[in-house]
Amino acid sequence: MAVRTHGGMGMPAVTPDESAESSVPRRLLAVATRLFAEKGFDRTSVQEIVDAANVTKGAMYHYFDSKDDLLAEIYARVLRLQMSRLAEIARQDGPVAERVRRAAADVVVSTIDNLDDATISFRSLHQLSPAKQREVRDERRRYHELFRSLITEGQERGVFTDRVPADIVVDFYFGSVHHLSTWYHPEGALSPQQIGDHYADLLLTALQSA
Amino acid sequence: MAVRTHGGMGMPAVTPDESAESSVPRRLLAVATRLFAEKGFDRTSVQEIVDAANVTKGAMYHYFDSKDDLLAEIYARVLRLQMSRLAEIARQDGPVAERVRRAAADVVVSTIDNLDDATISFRSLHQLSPAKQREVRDERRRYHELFRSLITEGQERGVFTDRVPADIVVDFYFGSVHHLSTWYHPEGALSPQQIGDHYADLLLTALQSA
Amino acid sequence: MAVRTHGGMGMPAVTPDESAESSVPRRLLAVATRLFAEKGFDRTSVQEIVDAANVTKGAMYHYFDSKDDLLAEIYARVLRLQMSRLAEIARQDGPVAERVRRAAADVVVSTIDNLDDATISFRSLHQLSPAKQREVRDERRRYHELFRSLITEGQERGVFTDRVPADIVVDFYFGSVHHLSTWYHPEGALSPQQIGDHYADLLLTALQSA
Amino acid sequence: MAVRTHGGMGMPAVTPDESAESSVPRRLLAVATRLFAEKGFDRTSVQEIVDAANVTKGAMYHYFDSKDDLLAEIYARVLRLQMSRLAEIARQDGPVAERVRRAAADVVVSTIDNLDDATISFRSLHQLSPAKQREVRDERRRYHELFRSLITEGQERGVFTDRVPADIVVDFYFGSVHHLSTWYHPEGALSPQQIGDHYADLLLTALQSA
DNA sequence: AATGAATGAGTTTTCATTCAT
DNA sequence: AATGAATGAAAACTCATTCAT
Repeated sequence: MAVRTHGGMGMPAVTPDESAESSVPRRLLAVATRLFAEKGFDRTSVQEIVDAANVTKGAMYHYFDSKDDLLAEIYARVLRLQMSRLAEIARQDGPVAERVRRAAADVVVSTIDNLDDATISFRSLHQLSPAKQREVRDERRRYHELFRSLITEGQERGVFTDRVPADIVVDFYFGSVHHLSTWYHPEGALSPQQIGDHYADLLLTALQSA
Repeated sequence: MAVRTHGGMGMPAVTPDESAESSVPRRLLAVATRLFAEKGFDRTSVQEIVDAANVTKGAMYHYFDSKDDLLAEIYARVLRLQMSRLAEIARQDGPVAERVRRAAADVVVSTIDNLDDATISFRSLHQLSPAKQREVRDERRRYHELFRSLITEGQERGVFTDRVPADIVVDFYFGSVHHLSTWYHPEGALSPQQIGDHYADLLLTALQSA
Repeated sequence: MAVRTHGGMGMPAVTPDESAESSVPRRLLAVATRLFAEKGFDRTSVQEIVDAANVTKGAMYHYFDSKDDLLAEIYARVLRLQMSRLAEIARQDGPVAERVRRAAADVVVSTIDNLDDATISFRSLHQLSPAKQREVRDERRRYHELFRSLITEGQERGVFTDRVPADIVVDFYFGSVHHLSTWYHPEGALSPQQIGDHYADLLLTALQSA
Repeated sequence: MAVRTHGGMGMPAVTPDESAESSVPRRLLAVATRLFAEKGFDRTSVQEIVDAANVTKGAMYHYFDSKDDLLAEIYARVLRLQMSRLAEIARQDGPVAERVRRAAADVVVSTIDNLDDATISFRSLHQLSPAKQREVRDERRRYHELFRSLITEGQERGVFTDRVPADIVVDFYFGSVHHLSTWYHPEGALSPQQIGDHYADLLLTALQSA
């Protein structure tokens, strides 16, 4: 964990804020997220980040241990968010197919809502320290396992085919989702929700065939 | 364009060769592909590349204009290869569903066969110069269009659903394929061909539902 | 503009100071001036400069954007100095011939006083970036124009011949002055002031003939 | 001396020839002269020279010992030329003032005719090896001495003032001449001959005053 | 809580020259 | 007479991080 002196890092990810009113660490994370997504982690210098956030280097190193730490925070935030959304949907009532459809569409919408995070997270894992890479992988695995448990439940109930292993289904689907950041464009013909529905449709149809 | 003076760059990508007998540019490309995949483009220094290829820096700059150029050659090679395989399958006879299934499985197998290329190509596009990025995107678009034309053909013949736009189907599927490099492991339970068959199964089932 | 953060760059050019007590940017400029004059801009490495100034490369790049920037500062300083001296003399009272004589002798003395600057400035203009070359040329043109206006005044008052265009006179004279750096030697028989008087004599005599 | 295998290096400077028909060393010297004047010696790479001359590096190193050698040849050529022109004028008949006027105007015209040589020679001396620098300085001194002997002759005959030492006069005048390359432009209002006449006028008037 | 000067190891790239052919 | 691959030393510049204040 990076932030040393400042309590409320649990700031809502729904209001990333680069403006001057926002707190310094918040602003740094918002700015770093944008810059890492635009230019890549290694191509973004600490100087650029602090300039864009309108703080000094000293201030940045007061709140974060290192540039790596900034990246780790970004990963932590997005994983936390995705996990909580999936957990929320998984624990709802209703037929498993319905829950999978909802989860599948939701992860698309929330990925598009945080497209910079998605860009970073599928491209920059190897730039994290090995220890933090492991943490991220572990959390991601937990996430995949939760999703997979839904698939498995459907297969066991006989509403999903079991021709394809649940593992493969999960990797197949999240590959599609992660790659949204390489082609999605806000000016495109389809809304995030429509794309989410199409993706969920493709997944569900594949699983529900006789 | 990278290689300046010597002929015969059309070396078979199936035998990347880092050994001393191989020609200097060949060795450099093989070594660079491995290192870029392992550590990322920006984290790999030219010094490491030339040391691993057992040549001097001067020799490298004799054959390649820049480190970027090395990356561009890697992209060019993989795009060329994938395009020719898809074109070969697309022009075969047989029902469209069969051709799509073959293409879908084949791209999985060939991606796994060249996993380093896949790792690089989905992670390093932004490290290319803008001009070269455009070239890569253009070639990739042509590739997607060829695949999409197969989907469209199936939709027009009524063998594929048209609930989901062909564009979305293509991005959906290639997302899955590109992400193979993040999870595939040779020691895994399934062979590349089996994974390809499962992926093709998921795609075809999704498309062929009534 | 070179120096980024610290104040007071208006240090007196009459006391170039390479000693350790002097401020870092001051020392760098003093050392660079000496080395550029001795060996030429391109033959002087940044490493040599920082070694001679007893600072690290990082420190130098903290204060100056580039090696070019160092050169540009040297140019800016000498131009500023020369312009202020000429302006001072031009605005004095007395017959125009007297003012021209004073200016002509003074520029010789001040060129000799800053011989390294003179060496650099007549040899290194092309090593500046095009934008900075233009700035230097513009400032130099303003300088020449001020001098020329004195010549023109003398011609209009009838105390100087107008057989030769004032432009030519100015270029003729400043050519002589700039070349002092190629032959002047402190051990020579004549003092700077004596040389200045001879130069002014040659100029004035040429202009005052009937 | 640089050229190893090829006799007639005494090619006329009046026909610098970069065209393909010209001999290889001739072409190299012509091209190098242009490039050194345009971009400076250190900024011009051997590769650029051989590319522009349409030969290979091997060919260049066949004819010249080094890049330095190319520069030395350029110096040698221009000094030889200037010396022969001055000697020719000095040995003519007629009043000394007339000979000085002719020499003074002629050096201006011939400098303008070979402006690239002038640019190089006043800017690049320090890029020559010490040994070759000495040779150039010696030859230049001989040249100055010949010119000075004309001045002295005039002073002894009482047609020139001796208020100003002949040495100073010579340096004064050749400073003006060498600087032609910094301001002369073919599109300017005055022809080379007119400029030469003005320069000679300024010199002679300064010397002939009572 | 914050500054910003300073570090020093690292980066990519250039280039005159050599040499086997 | 000419080639062009290869060398190896040196170049300018970057940057994450530290630390005295």
